[in-house]
Amino acid sequence: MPREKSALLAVPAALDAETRVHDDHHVSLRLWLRLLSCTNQIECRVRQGLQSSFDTTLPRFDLMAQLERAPRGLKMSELSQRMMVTGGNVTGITDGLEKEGLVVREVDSADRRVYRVKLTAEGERQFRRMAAEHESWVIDLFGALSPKQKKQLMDLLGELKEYLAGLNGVSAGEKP
Amino acid sequence: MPREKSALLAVPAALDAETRVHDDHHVSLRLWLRLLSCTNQIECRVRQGLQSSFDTTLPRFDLMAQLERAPRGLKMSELSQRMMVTGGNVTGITDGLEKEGLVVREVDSADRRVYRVKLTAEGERQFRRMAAEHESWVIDLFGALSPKQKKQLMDLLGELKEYLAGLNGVSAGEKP
DNA sequence: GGACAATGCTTGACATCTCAAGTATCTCGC
DNA sequence: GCGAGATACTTGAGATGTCAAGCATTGTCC
Repeated sequence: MPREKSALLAVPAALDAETRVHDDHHVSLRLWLRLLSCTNQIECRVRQGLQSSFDTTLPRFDLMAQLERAPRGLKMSELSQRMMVTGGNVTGITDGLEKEGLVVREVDSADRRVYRVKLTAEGERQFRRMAAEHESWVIDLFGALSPKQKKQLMDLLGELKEYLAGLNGVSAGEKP
Repeated sequence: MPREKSALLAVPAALDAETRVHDDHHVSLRLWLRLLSCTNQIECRVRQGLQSSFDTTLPRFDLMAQLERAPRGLKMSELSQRMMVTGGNVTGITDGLEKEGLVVREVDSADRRVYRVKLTAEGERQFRRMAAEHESWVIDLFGALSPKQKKQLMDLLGELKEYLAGLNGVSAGEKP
């Protein structure tokens, strides 16, 4: 029945009605909540669209999207990186798509550990249909914002994204 | 190995290098991508923090957060609504928390179909510790943005959110 | 008061997801 | 060449998530 995912309502108690705390505290938390809410709403709609119009799922679509733009195929590990999920996950999704004939695993003659995953002709055909619809959904979903607002949002998120990426190197300290 | 979730890289083929298409097409798609990326990055960090610091998960934390602000307890269905997930899901998460003694199901004397879920004393204690940490993480993660920028982002997302909520009534046509 | 729909929750089947452990294969140094 | 370590993928356990079907209880209408 619910239409979207977790809201992470973690506004930390104690400040129900009469907020004595510095309001700046709340700001970040509420911003996070709103960000999450928007993303989930949109993701949920895209998911539903893919389900009802094409009887497929978002990770399947995502995997095919990666392959579409890599005519020479991708290794499982490359798919894993680009989809930002673990390798084991890619194995499962690829299994499913292969069973449906939308994708093939070809062994790499140069390195027999590697599978080169490619879209089949059928897979490509199906993806193209899905991609067109998908794009129109997304355009509609962002119809609330003017081009100028879109640019603003893009810039703000860009700054946030870059900052988050920066945190990676500092706290995680990637070893050579 | 990957640190964040799906990127939904669905920029629809055909426009690899020389984009002939109206650029406004791309804008919404890229905006969506960036929104998703930011949300996933943050969500992923919060998740990792909860895991490593408290050996718990985000949906468990979310459920406890809902209960924290409802001293009289919540029905399963209310939890389902507020967490924006299905009822079956709430059953599972509640089972886990109950097994750990952080939460109890009490039967409602007025309506024997209903469970009233409450935090135990231990649950409340644990949640308070987690909430404090959680808030500081979120504040840090949004440290990239000035108060002014936060407000801008808040407003833009607000507009988007409201628009998305509006789409609900139109396309889904809720029956009386 | 008795059928019958609506409500609240649980269950089971399935798709994602993560992580850690396992199996192949490759590469490098000796 | 041969063995140690790195790399590529799969597997299995466990948590989340959806959906549809099932059970118990409630409420309503005649």
